[in-house]
Amino acid sequence: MKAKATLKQIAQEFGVSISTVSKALSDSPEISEATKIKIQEYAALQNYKPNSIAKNLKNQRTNTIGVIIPNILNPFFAKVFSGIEKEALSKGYNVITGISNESFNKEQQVMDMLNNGTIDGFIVAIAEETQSLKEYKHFKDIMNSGTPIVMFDRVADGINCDKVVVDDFDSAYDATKYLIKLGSKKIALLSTIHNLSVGKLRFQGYQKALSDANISIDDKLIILETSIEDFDFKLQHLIASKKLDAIFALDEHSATASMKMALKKGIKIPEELNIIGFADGVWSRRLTPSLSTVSQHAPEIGAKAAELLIHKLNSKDEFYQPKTLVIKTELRQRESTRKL
Amino acid sequence: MKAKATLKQIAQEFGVSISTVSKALSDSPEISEATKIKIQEYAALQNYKPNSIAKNLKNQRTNTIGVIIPNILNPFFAKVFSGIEKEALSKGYNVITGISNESFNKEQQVMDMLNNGTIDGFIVAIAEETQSLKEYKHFKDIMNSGTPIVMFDRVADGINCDKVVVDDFDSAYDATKYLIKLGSKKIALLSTIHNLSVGKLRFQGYQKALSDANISIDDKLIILETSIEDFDFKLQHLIASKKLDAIFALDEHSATASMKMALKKGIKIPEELNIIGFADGVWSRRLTPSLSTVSQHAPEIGAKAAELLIHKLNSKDEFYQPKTLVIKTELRQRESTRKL
DNA sequence: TTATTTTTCTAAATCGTTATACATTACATC
DNA sequence: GATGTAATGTATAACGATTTAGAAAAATAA
Repeated sequence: MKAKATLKQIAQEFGVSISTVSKALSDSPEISEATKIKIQEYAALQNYKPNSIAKNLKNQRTNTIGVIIPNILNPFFAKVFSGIEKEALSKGYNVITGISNESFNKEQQVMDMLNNGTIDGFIVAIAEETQSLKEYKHFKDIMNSGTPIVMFDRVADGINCDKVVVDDFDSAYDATKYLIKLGSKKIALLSTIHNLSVGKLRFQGYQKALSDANISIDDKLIILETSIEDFDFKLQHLIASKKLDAIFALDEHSATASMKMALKKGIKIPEELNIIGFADGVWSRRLTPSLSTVSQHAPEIGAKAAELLIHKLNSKDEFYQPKTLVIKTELRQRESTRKL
Repeated sequence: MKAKATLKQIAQEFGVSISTVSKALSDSPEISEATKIKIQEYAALQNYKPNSIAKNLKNQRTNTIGVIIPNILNPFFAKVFSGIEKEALSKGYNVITGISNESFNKEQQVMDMLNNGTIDGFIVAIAEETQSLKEYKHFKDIMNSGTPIVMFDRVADGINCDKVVVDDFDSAYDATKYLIKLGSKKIALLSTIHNLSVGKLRFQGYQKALSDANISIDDKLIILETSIEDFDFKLQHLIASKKLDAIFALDEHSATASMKMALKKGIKIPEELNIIGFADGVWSRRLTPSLSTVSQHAPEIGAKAAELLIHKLNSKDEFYQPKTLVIKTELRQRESTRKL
């Protein structure tokens, strides 16, 4: 392993100054063709690559985005992430990843650790704990320090930054209305994410759709339970009661768990029970029957978030007004709902 | 937004030199208590954080790991990644992510882009295309440039670096033997990953288990097909033939697709057909019947890979001999196989 | 020939930090 | 008072690149 090629090393090789080498390599007209060619050839031979750390220090920017995600095992976040990564790469940005694990402390710690010149800006989905505590000071501090933030999916109303969200209210409204159209009257609402902003919005959409259809809201058909054990326990009773003809599930666990329990009870899906859930498309298709879902266009969310951030990083606009982009969802009709 | 605090700015504030500030903040005994306290207090007040880019340049290391993953939507890789991230963070390292998307060019491009001082070392699972082409020169070049690499799961035999793998051969052997013990005689082998090193090893394990049990290998029971369409087509015929009593699936698609088709044909699982697959645990449990799987301890793979890399980065040992760690798998018996 | 312009290159500052070597002052000791 | 030694601080170089200002040499014009 030989020493890495640097401007200094190349300069010594040819007995010229560092600036000459720098200019030769950037093909500056200040340097003669002859000199440029010999330096460029030598650099190529030595596989010279400008040290980006040095460049970053000089430029006071790193072309790196910090992405803070609550949980990479959640396919939604994984997809958003891949959207971010793709968009970032195409614009010449790297992506540094921090996983908050839904913890307020870790979110704060990771962001703080990165906010020291390492990254130019953040893309964040807020941790569950942070949203429960409504502790947003660290976001404000970071923005005050001059580092822009773009939030997606789980956002904080009080923070004035770019945001990319799904129309959670509308899509829940539409999904519920769809179930009503199918003839369902007793539509259960299952959620293990009622502590999250998105969970609350979806719940409101469900309520509105029912009241618009003059269906009274039956608390016995609603399970809002963050603890998985408690949720499963209540779900078991609800399914056993057989007093429902449709399920609207706000997250993957409630969608899949309810389907599994219903199948075990011998309930026919979709003949006796329609199910729609917020869930990953790939895996929903693998279920039998395949699960009808609200598709969230996760990669697009990621791409848009990256676009907003990079745009902000490149604009010198002092009076930039943060935007909130809303990405439309789509209802993916599969086997767990009857055909209209 | 005020200017960020730097040593220079603080030095000016107190009319002292930059080195005094630097030493005061690192609590050097060369500086008087009085000076240290006032500087430290001011720094804390201003929320001073040493610019890590500058530090990196000085130290010639970044405490950052580059992780190159073929596809973050694959839950296995997502889990390995979370294992890496956790271990890295606990050792004070950041993680920069590159997604190769199974493409040779993108793998090369991303790694090259990062190998310029941005990262201290790589953790890589080789892209499918790279493994098909057996093009490993970029790995060698990077290692020659002094950047260590740790490979996991999909590794290159010809490259002399640290590796973390699963005992693919043994686990396939054991899973097949388990099916034989259950009384299965006509065990189908399904794979869409025969172009990968792991796919080949698993296939060999299957062959060995059959021949050890004196069961002749029936080519009609074997589908090795990388194209999903072709695979599904062949699978349809195989399932329809009903000439099988067990399925060993080497990847998620073949496991879930075969289960779904069998259920549609009204085949009883596990009574008439035992299924074992390499697949994600969370989703396998959500299927009905839940899928028996070979569990690969993905987070541990990630943690070990990070550990190896960080150890190598911290050791000055010129004659370090690369290791290959083998992480044991576990057979997770669920509802898609009969009880022994 | 002398002045002027053009070509070609170099010096030096800068980004923010760390570390080595040196300088200044105060204090104790003889 | 001279000398030595802590105590306390500063100056400077270095990391690797970019960039501005300027210098030296060569070519051209008057």
